[in-house]
Amino acid sequence: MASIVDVARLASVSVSTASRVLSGSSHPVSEQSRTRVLEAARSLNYSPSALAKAMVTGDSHIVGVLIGDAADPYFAAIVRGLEDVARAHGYLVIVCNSDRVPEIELKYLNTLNDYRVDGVVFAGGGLTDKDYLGAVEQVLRLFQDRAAVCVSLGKHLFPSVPVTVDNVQVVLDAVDYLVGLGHSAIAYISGPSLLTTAELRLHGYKTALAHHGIPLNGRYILTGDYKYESGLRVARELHEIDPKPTAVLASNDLMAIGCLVGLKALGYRVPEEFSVMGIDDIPYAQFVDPPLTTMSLPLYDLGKIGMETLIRLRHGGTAASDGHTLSHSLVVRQSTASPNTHGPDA
Amino acid sequence: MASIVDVARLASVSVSTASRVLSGSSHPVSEQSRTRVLEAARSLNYSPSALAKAMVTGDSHIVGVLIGDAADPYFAAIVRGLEDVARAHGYLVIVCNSDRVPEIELKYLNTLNDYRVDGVVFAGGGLTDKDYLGAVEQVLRLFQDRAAVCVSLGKHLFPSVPVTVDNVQVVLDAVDYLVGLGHSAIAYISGPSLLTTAELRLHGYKTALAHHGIPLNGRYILTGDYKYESGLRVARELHEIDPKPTAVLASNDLMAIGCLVGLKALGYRVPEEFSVMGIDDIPYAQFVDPPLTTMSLPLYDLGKIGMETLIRLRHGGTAASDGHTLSHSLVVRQSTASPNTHGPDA
DNA sequence: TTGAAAGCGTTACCAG
DNA sequence: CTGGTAACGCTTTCAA
Repeated sequence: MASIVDVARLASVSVSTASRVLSGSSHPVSEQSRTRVLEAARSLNYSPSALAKAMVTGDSHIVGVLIGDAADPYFAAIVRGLEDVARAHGYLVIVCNSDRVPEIELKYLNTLNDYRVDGVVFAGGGLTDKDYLGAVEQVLRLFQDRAAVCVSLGKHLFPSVPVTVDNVQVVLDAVDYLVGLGHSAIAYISGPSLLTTAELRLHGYKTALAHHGIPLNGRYILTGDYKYESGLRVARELHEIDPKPTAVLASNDLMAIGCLVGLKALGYRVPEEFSVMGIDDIPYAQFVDPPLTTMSLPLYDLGKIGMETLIRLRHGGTAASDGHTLSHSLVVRQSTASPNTHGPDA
Repeated sequence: MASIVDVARLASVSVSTASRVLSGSSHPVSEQSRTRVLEAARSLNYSPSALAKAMVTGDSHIVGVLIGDAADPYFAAIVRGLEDVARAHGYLVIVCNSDRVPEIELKYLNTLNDYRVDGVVFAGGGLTDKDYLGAVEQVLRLFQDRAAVCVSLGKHLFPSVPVTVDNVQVVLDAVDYLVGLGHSAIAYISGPSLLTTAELRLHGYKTALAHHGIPLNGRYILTGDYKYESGLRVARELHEIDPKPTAVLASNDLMAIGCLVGLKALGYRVPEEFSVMGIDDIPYAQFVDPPLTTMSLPLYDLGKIGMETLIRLRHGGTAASDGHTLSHSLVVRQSTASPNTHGPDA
């Protein structure tokens, strides 16, 4: 592998000069030297060591992103947004699947720090475990010492710049829609209780009911893990409940779809017997039968703006422009209808 | 940031000794020194620079993966497989979305080389463009000089270790199934013609028809780009064809689903009027209505074994164990049936 | 078992 | 405009 020394030698200039033209420095260099260096680099198939460069400049141009699962369409969309922006700015992104396991996430965090990444983005919701939080804060302190940035796309209990959606309002709006349709017996499928976003959404559910004067029925609060299978399981649980709710709001689309499929398998008609609604608006939502009504979250933009924020911050951006709250919107499809009717939106 | 020098000083040992215990060297170190070094490292919150280490050892423990789109469930599953194995072996993976644009892929390849990645895996099919190929081979030469490994999860026209599925056989088996059902007017939705896998699969289609003595009808060969939207478009094209085929085999699930949805929107019943079949078996396949019959490919395993192969090769694995061909299987669901009947599999 | 010193490939500071 | 050189943080001979 040809190094910059080889290039300099072949171009008959000093290493400094070679570095200046090769690294696009603003330092003046004669046209002649420049040409010779470029020519030498090309003929030697020179590939500048980004590692060496990172070591001396303190800028690795690598950012890490912590996600639950790359195969989950929710994270996939976010990652896409993150990467598009990263690429446009000359950054590389290391994707870390943690399956939301604290130990794995922690391990990744430390490794990312060893690699001197310029920043990290937490793509999912935050964990509330005490030990985990303490450990994270410790690593984050190291990041901070290096002026590495930390952006979170969901609420986290440690210091980070948030780029999120208003999780409480999202559920508030969802319930409002369902109530507007005439429902009052609304079941809710919550996410894992140790996730901040799950707590926020659950809080939104309870607040919404209170707001509409609907008494809270504990049996109507089911719990899943944000995965398809848990939606399937909840459908069976719903089958046992009496009296049954007329609508079920899942805290994410994957569970809503699982529930919808499960309900159909049990012989129920959707939306005639059960209105089913989700949150996220992942691509799957439009393919299921019936197409899923859901609260659309700006997944791609969350990633896009998250990365833009990270890069801006890393370049010394002002704290004034920090923190974004992106807006959501209701997407009505065919999985919801008024109760006791036989057609959607009837 | 504390460096190994600080640790050594605090532990009152030489940098060499500190390095030996911190890097888990096999070189003998007294228990006393070891303890002191470890203690010093802990108290200083020492984070070893992976960059410096990579520079001197020539092992970055980073691998790059080139994919079309992280939001495409096909690639998402592969990436998950790749990362699980990478993590287990202490590797980090940089995900590169190219949208199959040669320039982007090339740019990424060069950047990955600058970062001295230990290897690269091409997750999608290969492009056949001449200029592109020449450029890729040039970069790959640089990889080879550094003993960096190149694994491909689809056929590529440049040197790389293949871990794939038998794309021709996959289509052969799919057509066999359809013919077995009684179909002979089978349309085919091909992928982008500049992709090797698309060519392979198309070849499989033609071979299968010939094998069954079914004359090739040019109008039955439609072309898409592996995305959902193109399946939708093909549905409209199918609507115009006369005589219509009784079955349509899409070269991937996303297009099959688009076609299925499009056909239903046009008022056709599936599988009664059209049998629709896909290839890949992405998660979506089971959620659509009717659930999609498809050829299941070992997506996750492709990634898993691909990464295992890359790591083994990097560690000087023998060429004897190179190259894998994973097996596929037919998954019959409800989107296919015998022609001229009114129920699935009737 | 230990340590000194030579790199690894860049950039950046400081003279010229 | 150019060049010498220290520094980045680590591993690895080579001697002791």
